[in-house]
Amino acid sequence: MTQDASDSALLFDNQICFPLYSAANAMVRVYRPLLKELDVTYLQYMVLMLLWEQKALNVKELGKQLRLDSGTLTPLLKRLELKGLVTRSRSEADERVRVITITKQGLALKVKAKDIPEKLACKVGLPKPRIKEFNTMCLELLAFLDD
Amino acid sequence: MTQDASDSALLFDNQICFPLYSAANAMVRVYRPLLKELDVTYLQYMVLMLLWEQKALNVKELGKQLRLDSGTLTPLLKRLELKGLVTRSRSEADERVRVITITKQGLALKVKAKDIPEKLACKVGLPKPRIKEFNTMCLELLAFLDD
DNA sequence: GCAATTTATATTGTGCACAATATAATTGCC
DNA sequence: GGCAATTATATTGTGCACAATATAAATTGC
Repeated sequence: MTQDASDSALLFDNQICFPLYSAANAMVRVYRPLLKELDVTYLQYMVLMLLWEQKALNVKELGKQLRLDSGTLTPLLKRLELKGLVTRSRSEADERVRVITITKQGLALKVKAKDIPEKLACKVGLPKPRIKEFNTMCLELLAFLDD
Repeated sequence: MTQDASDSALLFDNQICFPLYSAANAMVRVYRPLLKELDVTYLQYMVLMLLWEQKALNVKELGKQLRLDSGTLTPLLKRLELKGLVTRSRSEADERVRVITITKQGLALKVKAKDIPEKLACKVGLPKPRIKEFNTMCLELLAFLDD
């Protein structure tokens, strides 16, 4: 056997997670034009969604739900603050804790976002139960990957 | 119904693709320490894999297989060139075309990469057929997302 | 044969992701 | 109470992704 034909595990088409990587990129790409009307990015939209539900969260709580750290969140939250969508105050009980609160303007964006989930579902194409199955599978994989 | 409880489509936990996004991040995170020994990133590793199989490819061909554009690939390929793993020459038939060729050093990395697929499969945890199913699902989603 | 269009790549600028590290507040422990 | 360890966030630096745009070579139409 030749050296490069034998080791099928190193063939590009056999890479077990490249479709996952490509699909995630493609998904964000599809969101982009929909979110442009709100002038937010995909991740900013996810943060807003959490704040629409919970009004105030600190960086750690956000990071846990989004599986991201302060290196990603701090600059993102500053950008949301600059846009007037959130405020970044300190907890009085613990000065280390940064409390992120949705503003009136941030809440108002929810109305404009109303149609986005449906528009996206359209683009995704898969029937609802199959999407649910897909999400479950991603969460199952995540459980392994996060140890 | 209250305004924020009614529209379940805007609830964070109902977002149809956030687990996909998180899983893709987690996957790259798991690759990182494995690839550190080769001193390459995940995407650089994917490029090398294509070149291990095909030896020379132009930017467009790479972009098609990786679903990425020159804005991503040009700087990445320059970094691979700096590391001595590829060369970036011009096609003689068409001066616009940049031909990326694997170097001897780049080929040599394949030996060091031998164990990575198995190590990763370990981390992923899912049984092989389930991974295959997962890949198929991602490709199915990709087909929709890419129109 | 040459102007207009197309094609291939490069550049610029923005925003993630994340490792590594820094800073400052709080908690534990004696 | 005071000092070491812990915790929460911030900073720095690197490398994607991608939209928008630029550049230059090749092709097409006439």
